[in-house]
Amino acid sequence: MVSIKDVARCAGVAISTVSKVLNDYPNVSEETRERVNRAVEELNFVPNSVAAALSSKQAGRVALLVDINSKTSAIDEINMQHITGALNRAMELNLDVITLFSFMYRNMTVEELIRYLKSQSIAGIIIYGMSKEDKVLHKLVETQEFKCVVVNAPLVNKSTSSVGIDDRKAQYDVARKTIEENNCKRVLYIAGKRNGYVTDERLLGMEQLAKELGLTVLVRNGEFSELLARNITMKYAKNKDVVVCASDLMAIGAMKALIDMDIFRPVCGFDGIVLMGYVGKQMNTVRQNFAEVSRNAMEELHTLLAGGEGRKVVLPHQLVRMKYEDIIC
Amino acid sequence: MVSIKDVARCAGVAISTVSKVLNDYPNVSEETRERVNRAVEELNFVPNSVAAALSSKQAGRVALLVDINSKTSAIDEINMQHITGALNRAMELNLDVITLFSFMYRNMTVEELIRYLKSQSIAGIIIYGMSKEDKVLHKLVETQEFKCVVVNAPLVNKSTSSVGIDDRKAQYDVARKTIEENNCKRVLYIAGKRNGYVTDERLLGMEQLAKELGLTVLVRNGEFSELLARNITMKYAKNKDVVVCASDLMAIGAMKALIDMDIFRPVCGFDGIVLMGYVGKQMNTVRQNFAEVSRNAMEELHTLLAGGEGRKVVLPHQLVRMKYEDIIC
DNA sequence: TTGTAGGCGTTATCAT
DNA sequence: ATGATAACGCCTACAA
Repeated sequence: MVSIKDVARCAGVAISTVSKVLNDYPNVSEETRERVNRAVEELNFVPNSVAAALSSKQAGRVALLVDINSKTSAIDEINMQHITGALNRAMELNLDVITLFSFMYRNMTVEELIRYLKSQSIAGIIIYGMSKEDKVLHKLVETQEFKCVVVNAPLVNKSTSSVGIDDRKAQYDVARKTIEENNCKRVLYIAGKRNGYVTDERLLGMEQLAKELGLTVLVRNGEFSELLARNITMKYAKNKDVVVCASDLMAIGAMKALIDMDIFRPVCGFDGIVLMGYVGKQMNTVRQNFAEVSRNAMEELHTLLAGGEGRKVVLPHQLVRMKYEDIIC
Repeated sequence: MVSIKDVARCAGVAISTVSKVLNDYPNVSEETRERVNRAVEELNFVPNSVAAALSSKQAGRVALLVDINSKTSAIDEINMQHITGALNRAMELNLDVITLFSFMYRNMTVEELIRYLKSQSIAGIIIYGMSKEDKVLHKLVETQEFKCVVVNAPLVNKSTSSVGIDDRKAQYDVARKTIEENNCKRVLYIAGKRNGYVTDERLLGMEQLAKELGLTVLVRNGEFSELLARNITMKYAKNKDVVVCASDLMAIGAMKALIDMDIFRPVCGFDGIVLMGYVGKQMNTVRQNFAEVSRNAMEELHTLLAGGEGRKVVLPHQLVRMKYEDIIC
């Protein structure tokens, strides 16, 4: 393995000089810098990130904490987009990434989790799918032992940023579009998981719209479950004009139920997952570009690691209509 | 951060002794071993895997190479299962994992890829979704610079194992079941990607069945594309009795086409992805437990790293019928 | 501007 | 059976 030592010898300089060049330190003459870079090229040197991580405690090792509780593998699409988006940017930024799924840290206390992360020389974390009830993760963020970026949850402190779309506005937008297209008055709103951040935000969006348009809204908790949404629809949809769902999966459950009940009601969802194209009926939904959101999360973590302060980053969303022809390829 | 040094001091022994205990070396008295373990408990010590990786070149860092070319995010389910299965076992085995998606190494030469992996202190690799045309990956395996496990491709050498189901038999089984249930004679077989390992194996299974049952088979390459399968079905299915597909995605494309053509033909798929439950018609398919396969791959890599020799590991498959009621939750 | 040297937390090779 | 001690590859004061 070609190491920094070889580069130093080849360039005729000291190891530390090479290190300085590699890490863009000042106080290196242009000439030496060039000589070192030539040596790097020539020897095809790639810095050993493990050694770097060990040596400098503030190095670029980052962990992805991915929630994976649901058995519904439609969610896989979202997680996968999250992971690829993050890894993509991480590679460009030269950050080392390890991925942790919730089942891997479910049984840990905060202390254990912190120790584990430190034992891995982790400096920054991105958290996906965090709910209000994740005590451990909340404490983790609060300790500020690591730089954190929380995706789709409004947690911000000095070393923690939040990244995501404006859930309230998005829910407002998609519901408004669907309701106006179909001239509805009575709404069945199937909300997400009780105590979820996005659940509450989206509900607020729906309520605001209801007030503005003078709608009557029946709210039921679907827990992001397709089956529950199905059952709720069976029970309440008949004397409603529209079913607004806080997730695509629930929208699919609702739509399938309506088909089985042999009545038509417009349904709209939230997320823009591919599965929406397979239901047979087109639905409005909010397209979140999960990969892009995650890229931004990684970017934000990077600036945090570079000394930036935590803040709230809001990304744009898009209203779309998912149909089979657009999905297939 | 509590280090091995602290443990040593706390237990009143030398650092090297602690290391021996931690790594289950012989030549440590039962008493010292206990004392050390108590200290570990007391201090909540977690070994720093980064330092370990740096120190011992044969350490437990492992890379997952995941193919991600297809835009079809139904594949996400498979990749996700692969990743979770592998990570799950890796955590139990105390192996450090980094995940690489194909877009991250697509533009690298073998040498670059090897250097990169070495710079990460990687000792073992699991490769998912490898095709015959992946020159770089083939060379990578051939160099034997790393211990490798290839999932669903028959590559074996001294330091390379292959893990997967028996594709030939599985294709034979599922096609046979479907054909006998419906008493068919004329088969439209939509194969996978030209030059794919599994494609060829599955085709062989189909051909063997055709010979045994005296079937006529029209073979077309669907490239694992839902759209292509759809078009092929439109064109050829009319005067066939059954459509056998080498993947679920293609089976879905075929089935949707048949529905649009308003004719009925039995269709069978291959993989057992959740999406199969959303098509409206039940289909036979081969259920591969991707997470389990991947767990086994990690297990195999572990034994390889421990000095085992490469071999072929064949895992069981299962015939299932996917319907919506079973999928939803 | 450049080089020297100590340290990051482990592992592994020797003595003892 | 146990303990010094030298790597591993890199970073970073500090010295020159």
